[in-house]
Amino acid sequence: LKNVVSIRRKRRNFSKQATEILNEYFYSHLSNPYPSEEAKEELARKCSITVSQVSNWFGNKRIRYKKNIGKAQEEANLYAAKKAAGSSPYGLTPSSQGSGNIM
Amino acid sequence: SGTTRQSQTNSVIAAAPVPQYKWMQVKRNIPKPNINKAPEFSFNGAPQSAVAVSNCASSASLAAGLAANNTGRTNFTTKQLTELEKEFHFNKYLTRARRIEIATALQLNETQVKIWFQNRRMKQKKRMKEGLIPSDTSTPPP
DNA sequence: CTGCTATGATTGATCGGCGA
DNA sequence: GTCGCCGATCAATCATAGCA
Repeated sequence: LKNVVSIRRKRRNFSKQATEILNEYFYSHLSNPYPSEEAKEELARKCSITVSQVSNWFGNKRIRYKKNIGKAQEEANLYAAKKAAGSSPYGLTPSSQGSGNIM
Repeated sequence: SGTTRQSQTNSVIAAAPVPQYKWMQVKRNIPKPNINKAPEFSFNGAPQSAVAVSNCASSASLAAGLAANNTGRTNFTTKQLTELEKEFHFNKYLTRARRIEIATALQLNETQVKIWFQNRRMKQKKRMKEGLIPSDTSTPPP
């Protein structure tokens, strides 16, 4: 209700493939979904969006995942299956990964 | 539940293929104490200064009382934001003295003013990174 | 066209780390 | 020890996009 109806900001949802790339990263790093600055830059390039948008996406994703674990898990399984199905070539840097930390 | 009794729920949810990692249990501390209210309103006396240290359980009880606002997040008025913005253009950083003046004038805590300036600086830096637009008002991001 | 949910962005405030 | 700042993140909310 602030400076609303102005000539600006027509938010656009990200493309289907961009969301796909982001989700693949998120679920393949579910133990620590905090991409490093470098990883964010690479994701931004691949998705054709800005680094800030990548940060926003992960911020929203993490919070919303927590808010609805049940539903989110389904999506997690979906991506887990997808990953197992084939591709493994993920050149993105995870920032830090020790092992399957359960906590 | 109440207190962040986040016990080490070692959760090896064996059955579920999706375990609970620690980032999923991160809980920020008390949203915020906060005391004064909006200008020109002083309906409740609520002497309960208490501050209800360390979190407020379900808050249901408090929620009813203070309800609407106090969610831990302060809603700055347009006037306050305007003044803060004006000051920001004058100085990106505040001295202790100036901070007190502003806080008093705007009915805010020193901390709130301090935090506002920090966030404002980060915001400008962010805008600079991308938009490349040092200007301010009326130049959000196209 | 209406109602509702999904989603990107904004922002007051917190967390951990630094340096003075 | 304390205090302000930075960078990242959280958490709640805003406003719109998109779909039944």
